[in-house]
Amino acid sequence: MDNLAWKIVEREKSLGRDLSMIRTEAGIAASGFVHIGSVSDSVRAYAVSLALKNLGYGSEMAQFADDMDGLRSVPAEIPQSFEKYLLQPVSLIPDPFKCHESYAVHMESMLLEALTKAGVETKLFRGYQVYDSGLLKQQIAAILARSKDVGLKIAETTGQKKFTETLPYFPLCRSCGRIYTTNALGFDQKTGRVHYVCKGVEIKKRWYQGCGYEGEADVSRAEGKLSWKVEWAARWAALDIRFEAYGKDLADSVKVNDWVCENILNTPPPYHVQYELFLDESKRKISKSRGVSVFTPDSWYRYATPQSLVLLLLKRIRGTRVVSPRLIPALMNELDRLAQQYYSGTGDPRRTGLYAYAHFLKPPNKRPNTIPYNLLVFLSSIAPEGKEKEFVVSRLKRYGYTVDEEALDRVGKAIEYFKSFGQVPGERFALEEAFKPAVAEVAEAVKNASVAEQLQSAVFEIARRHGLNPQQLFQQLYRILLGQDSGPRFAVFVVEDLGAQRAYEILKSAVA
RNA sequence: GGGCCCGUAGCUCAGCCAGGAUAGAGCACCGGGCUUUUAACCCGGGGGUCGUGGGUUCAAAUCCCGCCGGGCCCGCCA
Repeated sequence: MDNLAWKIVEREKSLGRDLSMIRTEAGIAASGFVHIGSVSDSVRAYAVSLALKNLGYGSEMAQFADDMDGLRSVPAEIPQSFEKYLLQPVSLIPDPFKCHESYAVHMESMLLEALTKAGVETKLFRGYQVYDSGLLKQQIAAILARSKDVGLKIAETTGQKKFTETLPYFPLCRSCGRIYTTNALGFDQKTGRVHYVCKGVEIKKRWYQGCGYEGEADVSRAEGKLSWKVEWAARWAALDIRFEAYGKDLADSVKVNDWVCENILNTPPPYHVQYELFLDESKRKISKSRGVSVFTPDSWYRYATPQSLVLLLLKRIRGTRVVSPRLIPALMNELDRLAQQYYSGTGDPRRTGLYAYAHFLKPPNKRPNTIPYNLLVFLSSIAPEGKEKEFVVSRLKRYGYTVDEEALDRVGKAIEYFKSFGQVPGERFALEEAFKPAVAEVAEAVKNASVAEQLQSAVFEIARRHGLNPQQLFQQLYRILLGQDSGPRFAVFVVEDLGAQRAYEILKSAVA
């Protein structure tokens, strides 16, 4: 992050621009459900913004909601009756869940809540309001005045010929309320109005017949929007954006927008980073419209802390990321290890820096209570159904952990994780010959064990008698019983949780 | 048809853009300490042909070209 911020600053210096406010931007699509990819954009832009501040420059992140976009398909969770709103701007469609003022605001707030939980602070711009306030009107006018050049450039870089015939602007049809069915045919510089005819459009292999209405749209009002091919450029210039990352599926659009920004609006485009997309477990691009299969930030928060998600998004920007709930335990563990290094004050600066950024540079004052996540998941797995929380907490207390608010929250998450995904898989294991005699003796000791402390001592005794390092013997035992390298205090666990008889059987079969 | 990303230690990743000395970190592993461990702690150690072949250079993980392996995006939708 710091490195990226430094590059941005160097570029701004060489461009001779004002350094007192270096604004970054992230977009939110408001047309479908929020997924991990949608937060990544904001999380990363915010981190860059913080890094800029850290270097001593003013910075803020602009969050731009694309709520003038038309609804192009009805997501699975939305009633099919919403078909009737297809191609209307999502900011003008009612909220299917009836809790927000519009479809767009509902979707936006899902993302904003997820970001707030993670600690991201944004300055929100809603597309509808931005268009309606006329904020972009100069840029729109400049682009439409040179629509010929723009259309040719789009055809050249993307092969899309459409805008050699129509203007790169979609008027909102005053008659039928749809936004992509219109063809913008002319622009009057004096009145700032676009002349259009509602002809129809083909989207996703489906033809939508226009209503035939012919009229004019005022570019200083929310009566239409720019095509994506040029809209970014207008935003960048109007909002003075200096950094914006983008997913590689939009690479061509960015090329065109950069050109427009530079050559039509006479503004150097923002510094970019292209990142790879997020894939789901089936290795396909995560899509907003595919519905329930989408792994959302909220579902992540059910199983893990927001910071673990931030860590995932910040630790590596390059390369494709397959997002899977299976990543959760590893990330929780990694965050705990980072915490250890951060608070001990001796860690590698790169690692402690990552920890700080996972908390957006506001890490907790004192080291958080990091009860190992895998332990919690394991305890959940042996907990009686319906009483998981009480059970896990009682065991934790017995093992000597402090169970505070924070720990309780984590316990809840781990229980959810176990319910959804099962035990964290351990590695396959074969008992080493050298340990067999000792393990056999432990088995006998376990058989008759009723007092935990005695058993615990017996294990140490056996280890010494066999000339083994107790630590190693314990490790073998944990591997046999749990499939993990370590575990809760051995004797307590055997006597009170697993049951002496059952433990005996498992150990016995391991040395057979 | 056009384009992009990844390949560095067992694992997760830095380093590459602006080429320099024995290539780093965490975890794991090994050894030692702590006379019984909270899935702890402390000290030390081993471990990498930097995917591969060539080129440029006094010098290449780093720059250029080819190849292999893994994966993705775009193709007139935004």
